[in-house]
Amino acid sequence: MSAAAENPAAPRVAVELPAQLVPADIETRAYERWVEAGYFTADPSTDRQPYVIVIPPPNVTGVLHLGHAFQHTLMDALTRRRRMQGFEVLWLPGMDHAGIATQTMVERHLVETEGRSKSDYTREEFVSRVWEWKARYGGQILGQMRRLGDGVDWSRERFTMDDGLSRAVQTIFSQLFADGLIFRDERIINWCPRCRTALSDIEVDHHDDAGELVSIRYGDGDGSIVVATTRVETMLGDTAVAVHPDDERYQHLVGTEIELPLTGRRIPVVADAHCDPAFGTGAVKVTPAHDPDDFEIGRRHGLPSITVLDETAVIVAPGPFQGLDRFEARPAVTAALREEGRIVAEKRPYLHAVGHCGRCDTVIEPRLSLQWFVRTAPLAKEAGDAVRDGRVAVHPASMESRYFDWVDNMHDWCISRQLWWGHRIPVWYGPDGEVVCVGPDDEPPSGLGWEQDPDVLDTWFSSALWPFSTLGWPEQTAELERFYPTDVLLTGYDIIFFWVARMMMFGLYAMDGVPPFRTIVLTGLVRDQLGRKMSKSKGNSVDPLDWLDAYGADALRLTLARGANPGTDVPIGEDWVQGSRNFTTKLWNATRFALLNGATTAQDLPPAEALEAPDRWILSRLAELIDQVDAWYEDYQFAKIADALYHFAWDEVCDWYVELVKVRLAEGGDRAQTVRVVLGHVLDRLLRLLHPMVPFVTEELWRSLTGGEALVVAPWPAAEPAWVDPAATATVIELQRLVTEVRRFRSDQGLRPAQRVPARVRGLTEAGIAVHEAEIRSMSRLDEPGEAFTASTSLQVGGVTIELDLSGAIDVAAERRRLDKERAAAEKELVTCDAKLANADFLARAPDAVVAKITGRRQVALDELARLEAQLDRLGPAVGTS
RNA sequence: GGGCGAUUAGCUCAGUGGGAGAGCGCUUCCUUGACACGGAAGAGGCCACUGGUUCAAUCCCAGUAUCGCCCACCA
Repeated sequence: MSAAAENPAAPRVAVELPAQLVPADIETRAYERWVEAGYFTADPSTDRQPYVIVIPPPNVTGVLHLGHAFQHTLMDALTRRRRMQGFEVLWLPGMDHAGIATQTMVERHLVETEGRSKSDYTREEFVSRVWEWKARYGGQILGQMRRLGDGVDWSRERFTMDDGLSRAVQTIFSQLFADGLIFRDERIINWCPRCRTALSDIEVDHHDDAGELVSIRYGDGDGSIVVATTRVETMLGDTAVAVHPDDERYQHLVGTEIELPLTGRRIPVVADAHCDPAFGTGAVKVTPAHDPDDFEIGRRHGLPSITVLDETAVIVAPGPFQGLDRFEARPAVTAALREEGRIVAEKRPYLHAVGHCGRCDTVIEPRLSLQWFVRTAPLAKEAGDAVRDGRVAVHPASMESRYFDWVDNMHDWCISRQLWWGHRIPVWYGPDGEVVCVGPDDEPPSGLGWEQDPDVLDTWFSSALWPFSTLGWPEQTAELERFYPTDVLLTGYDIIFFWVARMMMFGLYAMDGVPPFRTIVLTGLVRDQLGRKMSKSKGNSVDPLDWLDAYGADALRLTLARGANPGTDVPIGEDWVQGSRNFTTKLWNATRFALLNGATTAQDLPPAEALEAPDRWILSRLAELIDQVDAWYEDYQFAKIADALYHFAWDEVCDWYVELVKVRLAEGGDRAQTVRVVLGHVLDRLLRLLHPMVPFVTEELWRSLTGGEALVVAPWPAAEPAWVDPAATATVIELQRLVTEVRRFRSDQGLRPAQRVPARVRGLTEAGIAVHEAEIRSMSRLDEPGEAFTASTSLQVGGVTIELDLSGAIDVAAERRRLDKERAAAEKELVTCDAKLANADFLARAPDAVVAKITGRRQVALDELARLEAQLDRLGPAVGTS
């Protein structure tokens, strides 16, 4: 017979909440409702304080990966909390046109679908094909962001190639040009022979490759000199040999000319301080057209530059090697030199740093080329100062050094790219060598012989404008006025240089010294369960959509949030997502239990005097939790927030509070009604606190619990310092000790959980917890002592004695082992404390509070020993029972 | 070559100048009326090594070892 049937005062309430949580059933519906209600739409005309985050725009070619899911979860949590706090929140979404990546993908697509390569199209045709591709296949990630629950303002979605953003690009280009901060120059740049475009320095990755170091004799007899090189094939373009000015070995040769083998050309020997006399022979071959150092040497000594490799890295120097690829030419030239007896030494393999294209990994070819550059020195100085003087905060602060290292040592930024997809450089060249930069409102020059620069800008050039170009700049829009600067820029530490520093430079420049964001929050990278980098080739990469399907968005988000320790990488594995899914199920079931038992938020919380200790305890814990969560949000400690909420919900609410109140709920009447109100209140606040990280399940549960319209816009829980209640906390800790001790005893004795044991409990009144006897009995499954009660053993917990009737033998040996173990621990503790207290230095120098604490610990250990001794005595000999 | 960081339970990671923690995994018992995606009780760690500072070091300092990351124009 059920308790409900026995007691009409405790009705089982019919609720609409399904018995099972099925994420797919609630997520899409909830998201559509949020968007339709306009909760995510920012309004610049309100009086509310704004809170703004612009999303790091994913590539238009991109699909959602775990890194996005991770960062989006954190940004969504930040903005959802601010929205609940009453801010006017703008989380602005959008995409990046991703020059090289997109052009490459569409080229491949056209080969597959039309069988034509890029060169079969005119530039205009090709670009319009890219736009078609974008319309059909681009932006898959946007739909995936909805599945994740991203509360972005879709009405303000932007694309870096939109008219408005393109106008911003053209505007800032002309301004920088006018200020002399953009210029054109012939320099050695990083050239990718496969992508056939220039790259900036940071788009080049260096790693050690096995190459060769070959020493070659130039010239003959006394006038000869030996140079060492890893690039034998470029010797065809040598225009000098350089030695250090103080190098005595070569003093006599400086100023002379020697013959360059294989070419018959005569080249000078020059003295240049760049040479390191200690490396190799101390003499360097100088190839100004194919090496940045050599280029500088060439400039200093007025040497000519001879280009020997074309844009595909094929030899163009006339002669037997013409037409060979650089890697074919290298052994061929070496062989020819060897035949002439000019190879003095060869070291193979020779491990040295080689630059590779960051996108396609092709070995970079340094190449003399006429390109556009941003003069970064003055801009970078400002970008550094903004952080140095505290206008912009970096979280975690340990990442600052990485930022400073970069901005304080920044090279000029090569911004022109030999591509078709991107913002075309707004510069026109006239028939007589005129160079005209065309602003957004200018008419381009027309007439015979005028042509626009064919190149486009580095993708990151437009990304660098993102925090203000998306708000309407250069127009003075209401959005720009209201939402700039943004509050937080949250992104991975791996793009500090590509993106963060450049946004700082351009933001400060374009917006009159106002930095684009107040705080930079840097996250780590998502890794696999063993902390390894995820990669397709390693087979350990994960499609987040699979987990979204299997476990729901909430589970994935909670897992990522729980791993989000500031600035550190985040390992993630399927087991952990399962664990988070288990948590959402737990939350669902707990709320379902509460609803079945009539939990309500319709009534105000009774005053503290009207509550019982467990009620005051859980409210006290809730008050502490709210404080902690708020403090941690200010410090971007997502992992701590998630962990605290997880344990509060599971350990304290589910495992203790709900179990403690079952007795009162079954009893019915006023006591039950109090529980319904407290439980309703606690769950309501818990769901609100969890919502930013776990939006879907909390929304569904909260609406069932409260009947409210939408948790998305429910007020964030207020701090409740008045609820903090040490006395109630002490009482519940006492109850927990009692119950745990009995459970421990039962477990050690092999009693099945369902087996109820008659017991007599003494000392509750003295301990001040007599009113909770029913809860103690319920949770430790102890029955009232009957007529035939015989105490066969007893347990001592604090001042409370629990006598148990096990009507038969208990395992005295097991219990003795247990008690001996505890006694040993207590004795060890006593020794530790005594040792400290016997130390005169300790007593003299340690703070009073520490001494008092140790004294207290000593007393606890003494009490514990007494308790254990008594229990061991009562246990009797290890044979049977009394 | 320079700089930074790490080393804590089987795995992945928190943490603190004064009593070693979490998740997952593991062991035992249990379909008890929200939940087996669950409940209860457990096992498991000279906090990398060596010195130093301190009344007290897993924590601060120095060095060593190992690992990782970033930067770098030594041909």
